[in-house]
Amino acid sequence: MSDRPVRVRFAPSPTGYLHVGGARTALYNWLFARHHGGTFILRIEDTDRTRYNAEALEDLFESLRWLGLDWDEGPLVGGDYGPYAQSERLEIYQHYARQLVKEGYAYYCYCSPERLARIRKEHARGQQTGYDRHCRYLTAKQRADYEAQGIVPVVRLKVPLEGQTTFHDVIRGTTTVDNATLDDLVLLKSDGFPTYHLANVVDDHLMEITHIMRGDEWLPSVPRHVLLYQAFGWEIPIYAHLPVILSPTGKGKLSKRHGGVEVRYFREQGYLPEAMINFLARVGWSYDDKTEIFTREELIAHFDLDGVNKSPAAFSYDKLAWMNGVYIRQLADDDLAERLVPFLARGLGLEEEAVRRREELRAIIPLVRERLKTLTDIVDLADFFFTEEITYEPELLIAKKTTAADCALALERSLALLRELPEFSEETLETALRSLADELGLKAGQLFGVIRVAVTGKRVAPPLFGTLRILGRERVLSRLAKAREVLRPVVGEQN
RNA sequence: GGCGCAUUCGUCUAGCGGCCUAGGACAUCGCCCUCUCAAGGCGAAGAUCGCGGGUUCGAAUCCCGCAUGCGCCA
Repeated sequence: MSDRPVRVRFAPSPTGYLHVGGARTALYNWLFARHHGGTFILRIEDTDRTRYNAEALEDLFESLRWLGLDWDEGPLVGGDYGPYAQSERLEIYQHYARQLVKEGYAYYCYCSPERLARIRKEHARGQQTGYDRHCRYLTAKQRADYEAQGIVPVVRLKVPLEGQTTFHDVIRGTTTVDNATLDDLVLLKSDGFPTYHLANVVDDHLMEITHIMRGDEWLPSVPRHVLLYQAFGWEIPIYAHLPVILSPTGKGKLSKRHGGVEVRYFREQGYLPEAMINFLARVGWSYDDKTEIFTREELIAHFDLDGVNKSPAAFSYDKLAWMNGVYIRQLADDDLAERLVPFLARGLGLEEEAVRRREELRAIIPLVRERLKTLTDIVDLADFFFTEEITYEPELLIAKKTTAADCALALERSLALLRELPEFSEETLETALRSLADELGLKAGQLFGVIRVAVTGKRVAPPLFGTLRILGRERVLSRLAKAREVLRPVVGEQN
């Protein structure tokens, strides 16, 4: 259809924080561009002034950057087809709207909002839809009268009254609609701002966009756009409408009720951008019958439109969490450590630099890596390495099928044993504590559990001997001593 | 209400007329490993391919209806 170099765009309206659905659309465009050695353009559709939100724009840039979706043309980077914000292109749309009027493809409409509302209400009862084309047939004199009244008109497209409009979508196939079902859509509003339809078509043409990949909520407006392209005499780009993303149950659209839906949420929750990319790519696209994990390079190599599904896909937080764990496990020690810093700092109320300077940071990585699904998990899992004060319920110290006195004794003996242990290595610790358990008539697991709680404050924690080694003798002894104190009143009660 | 789109295990999907007694992944369950929790290994359960008609020697795969869900417009 077109052998021009691939140029695709992601064209969001900055009305809110970037949603994973939008991110997936951006990703597919980006992957497609990279796969075909084309150009990825970012365009800001900010002509709806009432919904414009500067914070959203900043979030968009940050989120795309975080995901690693760099744009070749657009805001911040420029390009030969700018400006890339529609609010800066108003004269362009006005020019093209006028051109269509001049050539007889569009007309000025002076109808008042009240009249339009009335028509809408009448039509709601009948089967007729849309504008009644009143102004399409105005005489020169009638127009002059309206002008004299100072009414600023909108510009509407003269949709053909009969015939059909057919368009092709790479993902959905060919669709035909009767022109009679289409109304004369507004192209330019009376305040001089374009509608989505005009701005979109004009920009896609001027920016030489070859493929339009976007959410399928736009599918119904394609016939109107095709009519516009035809009126202008422009080449129609290749369409690819992406299926919507559904809630985890597959019922209804993904919304905030189901959990976070914004890219920044996942970032804050400790998801890795590489996991996010992989996961998002797989929501609605597949390569073969077995591959789940793709590096960015593999995605670029394999991604193409023929692998994109037509049916809506549910967003599985479970699968994302699993995939994030896979990526965390693949990270090099230093890399993981550095990524954990902000989460640890925030969770513990420390400065990032302070966390970064702690030698435990690097040391604990092998102990925690396969226990993390998200980076935030580190706080619950390993906070005790970084804080001096650890708190827990005394009852946690009492192992199953033992008494407070048993455990107090176990702590006492552990304390004595570890104080004298010649070497604080995992092997010596384990050997010594196992034989202590024997002496005390406890199962190894029972003794280890008591020590674990004493030293970490939790029943679920990283492997014990590595933990003891990293904490070091001093901290271990003081925590054991403290645990013994904690247990003292409990023992008293039981006697 | 009109127009459009979709429909394979709970979920993501493979499948493009015979290889399907429908494959993989997440989640679930069991076993193994094991100091807790994970990770890992092994295994189980889970889909009459939305329903009804065709076409064909043969259909998840092609055609037609219906149903349901979703989207857009109103």
